[in-house]
Amino acid sequence: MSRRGYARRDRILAVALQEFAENGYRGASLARIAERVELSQAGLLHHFKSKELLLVAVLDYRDEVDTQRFDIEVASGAEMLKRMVEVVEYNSRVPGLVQLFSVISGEAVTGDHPGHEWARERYRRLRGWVGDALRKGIAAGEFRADIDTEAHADRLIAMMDGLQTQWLIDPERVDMAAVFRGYVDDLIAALRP
Amino acid sequence: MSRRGYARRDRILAVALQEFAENGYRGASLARIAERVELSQAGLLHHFKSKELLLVAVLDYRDEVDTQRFDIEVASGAEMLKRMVEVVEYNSRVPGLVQLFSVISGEAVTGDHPGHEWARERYRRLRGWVGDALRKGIAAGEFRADIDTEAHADRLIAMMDGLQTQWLIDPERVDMAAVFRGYVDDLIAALRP
DNA sequence: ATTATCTATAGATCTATAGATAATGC
DNA sequence: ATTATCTATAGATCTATAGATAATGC
Repeated sequence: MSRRGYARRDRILAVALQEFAENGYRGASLARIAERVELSQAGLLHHFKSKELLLVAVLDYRDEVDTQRFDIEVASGAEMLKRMVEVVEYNSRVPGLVQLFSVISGEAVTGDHPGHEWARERYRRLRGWVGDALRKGIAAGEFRADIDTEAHADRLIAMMDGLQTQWLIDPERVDMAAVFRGYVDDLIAALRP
Repeated sequence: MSRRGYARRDRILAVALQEFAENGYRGASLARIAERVELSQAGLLHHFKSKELLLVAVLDYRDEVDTQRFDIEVASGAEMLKRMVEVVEYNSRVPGLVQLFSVISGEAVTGDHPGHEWARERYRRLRGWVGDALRKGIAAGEFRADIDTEAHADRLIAMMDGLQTQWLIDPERVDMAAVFRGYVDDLIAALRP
């Protein structure tokens, strides 16, 4: 693909991300995305063959960017937990991105949703990362050996997601970063040997 | 309204609940609901003037039923926390109901969604109940006096919601009831004076 | 009389494709 | 040559309303 082609694709992905975040997959409209990219709808479908493929492309693109940002390899044990707090703090400054994941994850609980598979794999990956980091923490003597690492991984991710929903729906009332930080601080204290 | 009229309305609400749970508000179709109720689409709209009003009716109806089930007045302090565990255990037997709330809450993070207002008020109410119960627990000497009751209320609700999403997306991998119970058990221990 | 229901239809979407034309890259 | 773009359109929705007819409740 040409340089111009890539630039156009990127622009489409950026606009589609906003549209999906604002309206969900089902509420999003290819015509509206095309209009915002200043392209006809058929022109848009030249770059992505279908609405479904466009959604998947947006999700994969964001996953890639976020995975690099999150930089999981460096982290382990308490380090990882503190990285998660930083991620939540970062998220509280980018509501649009958070909304994309909340809306799509919400829709994707439906079996036939094009994001279902993506969401399942994403959660498995996240649970794996967090669980591994906790086990590394045990191996390093940072954490007690008798903790249920998988349950704690589930809980950390559930806490992030749940707070995001509350925050998006009522930003003035819920300080997700502070509340999450409190959870992690208490957890670190509880996990100490 | 006549007895038959009420029966019909109830039947519509039950079918609409399923349809909204399976497809979200945006993906739901009045034609499909009408078909399942064995009614023409116009006939359906005689009972509920618009799709939006139908969604709100479904949500209000469920709220009412759940509020009675939850029976908040009885509970206080650790009692309330144990009631929440029971609710999660009950929920793990009714995926359809859980899915309704997950899907609609997910969609409702969007400002213009007809469930937005409903979701905001619901979360405020829930946070109020849980926070009040925790404060009662302090007053009764069950819990330490220095805890942040509002943050704990946010967290308990976030944990429920977040685990629900993971469970709905990947039921075999996530045992939401057990993981939630573990959270509450640890919390009760941590809150003890 | 009122309530419930129907048919028919307006009017606005939607996604995706066919096929023509313009622009770009080797 | 290939890639990018357009117009036009098929074909399937969707919600909501108008207006007629049937059933029910007092």
